[in-house]
Amino acid sequence: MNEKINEKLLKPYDPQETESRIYKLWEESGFFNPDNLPARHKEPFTIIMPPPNANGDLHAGHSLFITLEDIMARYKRMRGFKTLWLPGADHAGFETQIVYEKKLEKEGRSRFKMDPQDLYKEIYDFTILNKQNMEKQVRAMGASCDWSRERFTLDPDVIKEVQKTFQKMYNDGLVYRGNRMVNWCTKHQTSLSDVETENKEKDDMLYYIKYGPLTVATVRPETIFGDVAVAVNPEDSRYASLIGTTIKAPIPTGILELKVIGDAVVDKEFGTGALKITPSHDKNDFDMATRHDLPHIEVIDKHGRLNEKTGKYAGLKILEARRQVVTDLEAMGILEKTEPYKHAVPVCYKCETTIEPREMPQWFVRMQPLADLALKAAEENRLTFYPENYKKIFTYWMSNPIDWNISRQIIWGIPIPAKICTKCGDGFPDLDNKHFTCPKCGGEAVTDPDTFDTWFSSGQWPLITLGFPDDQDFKTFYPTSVMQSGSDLIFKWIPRMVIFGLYLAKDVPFKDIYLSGLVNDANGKKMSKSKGNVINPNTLTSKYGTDALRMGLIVGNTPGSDMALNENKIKGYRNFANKIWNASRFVLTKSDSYILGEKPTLETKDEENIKIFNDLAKDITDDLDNYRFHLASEKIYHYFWHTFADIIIEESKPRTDESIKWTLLYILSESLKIIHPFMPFITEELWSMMPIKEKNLLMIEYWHSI
RNA sequence: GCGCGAUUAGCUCAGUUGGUAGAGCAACUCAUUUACACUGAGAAGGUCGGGGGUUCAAGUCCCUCAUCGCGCACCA
Repeated sequence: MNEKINEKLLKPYDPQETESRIYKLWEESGFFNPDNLPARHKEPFTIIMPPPNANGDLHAGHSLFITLEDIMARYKRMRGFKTLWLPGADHAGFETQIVYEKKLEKEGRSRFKMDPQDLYKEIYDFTILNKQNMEKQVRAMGASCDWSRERFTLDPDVIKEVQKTFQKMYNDGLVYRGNRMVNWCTKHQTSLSDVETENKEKDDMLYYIKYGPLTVATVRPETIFGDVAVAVNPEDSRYASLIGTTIKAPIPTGILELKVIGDAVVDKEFGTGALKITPSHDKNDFDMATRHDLPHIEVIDKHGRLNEKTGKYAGLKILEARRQVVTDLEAMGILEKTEPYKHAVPVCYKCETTIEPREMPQWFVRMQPLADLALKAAEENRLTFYPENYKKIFTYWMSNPIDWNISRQIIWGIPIPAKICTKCGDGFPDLDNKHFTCPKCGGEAVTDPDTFDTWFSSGQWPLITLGFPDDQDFKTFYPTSVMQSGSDLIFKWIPRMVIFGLYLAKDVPFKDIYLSGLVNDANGKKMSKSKGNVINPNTLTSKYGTDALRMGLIVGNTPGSDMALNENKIKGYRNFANKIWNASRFVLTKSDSYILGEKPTLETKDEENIKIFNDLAKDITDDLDNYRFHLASEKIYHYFWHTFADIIIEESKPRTDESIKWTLLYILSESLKIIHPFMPFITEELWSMMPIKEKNLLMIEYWHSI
């Protein structure tokens, strides 16, 4: 052991200094890029990194997924796979726009008062700045991803490819323009897909309103101006004779003429068994209007205010209008009764504003044929889920597909390359911006101002990042080996990637799907800014080192279930790093100038210890092959500390023979290899001091041979 | 309402195909300068949510109940 190394080992392990130096060493080696790996690395192993949103700091959840994927990548690289872990950054359309809008709000500005071009430019600069920050933080976690292949979801060729897919889907009849009910957020002024809304329990009132000869129950009396019918169950004897008739119902603005229709959807037991039909402002009513060919009357505008069709109520916001309408109904004596009513209403998943169902022309993806492809792939086990119960969730979802609204009324995203006819309202793709008249009616066609739902582009991410369809990377690395993501994306992202993969490339985008749970606070409570229990990973790494944080996130954290991030746990693994450091110092000092080479004849006790270690290494390798990182990490931790350090090293103290020197060096060096995927920094640093001939960087060393 | 998951030591959680209950932290006793106090040795702590069943054997498989969490769908 040379003097200089000896000196370094005599000091305590310093993560701060070591980590940046080691990461630089790795990056400069070029081995993050599979093309630069030695010849033994032939068979590809690929992970596409779920691109973090470039709109803020990395949180504990990011730390977990980077650690998990880095463990997979480092393990497979050592096993001799041509390993590609491809990083990216997501412009995260709606999400980023919201973050930016909050910033504008603080500055007393509003996006609705800005020129769209200026707004786009500002968000672009903001995102690029955040992207650089994000990349720095991913590096700090030790991620061994190939930065030379990094992609951004707004790269020009990404945009081009996404738009081409839109055209292809339109040609194949999988994308259509439809005037349908959409989830409208009146605050954000955009429609949202079904997975972008959440249901929230709300206490409302149920109002019983006399409509001529019958009474209807509703929670939204402010929509009566848009009522066109009353629906009853055809088997309801109370109302059977009224079906087909038209009733007259006086309301504050005049007299409504309402058709009475019979529809099996109506529940006889609820309310009065008679349901008012407002086709423009309720999804069920919209569907019923389609079935019964009823007119649509829009009475609420996109800002959530009543429009000119409501007479004196025009301009009022929904809740204020409700109050006034109720007062007026009462005065007219047609408000029969009210009762408290608890129900769940869909809200915007970002601002919790109640979603206003609105009828709007938008682009939709026809999901059924695509979902069928995904369902088939899952049933044929071309996709393997970890944990496996997620297969059920996935197949349930794919069995009940809802057409997907991909139009967003926000500026921050990939433009939908389409024209809309000002005369007939029809739309058609126009990638080259060449067509200005409607092919159907000859009317003037103008550019669609909308952008794509983020998931429309990120759903194609595995394809696009690998250069589908012609790039060599695509041929080499697709389908990818594993997709690791948070379990919440089982609906939002995973199915879309599967669908686009199967539709465009005729193959699944990944073979394995590993889903991790949420990272909660020490008491298992969800982290949130308002609760003030958010743990910033930077604080933990600067206190205890990145390796310690990585171990703390992995040990005992089973796939698919949430974990509690406890600072004491991280501290414990900081202690483990110290243990590794000092055990190494002891072994290196004891072995003196001995170089680890061919195995000499060992004493029986040493031979036994080697066997125990090799059995464990085999066991851990098996765990790693099956995504049991929580077990693998715990096993090597316990072995190293409580067997190697506490027993083998302790018992070695009186000995100086070659057998013990070899044994100690062997177990130490092989342990460093096994610990490396979990704690890459300290192991790489110690590996550089190991007295071994013909060493490489630990990150490309041969995994323990089984 | 339907579906999924959880319930194991004081706390946070492991326990892969059924085979003598585990870890970290906390708490207890002892050791006191050692490769490491970011330490070591030792002891303590659990009828594995309740009940029933299958089995030579159940924390693990089946049924049922309870509580908590999550997701989906909603009847206005």
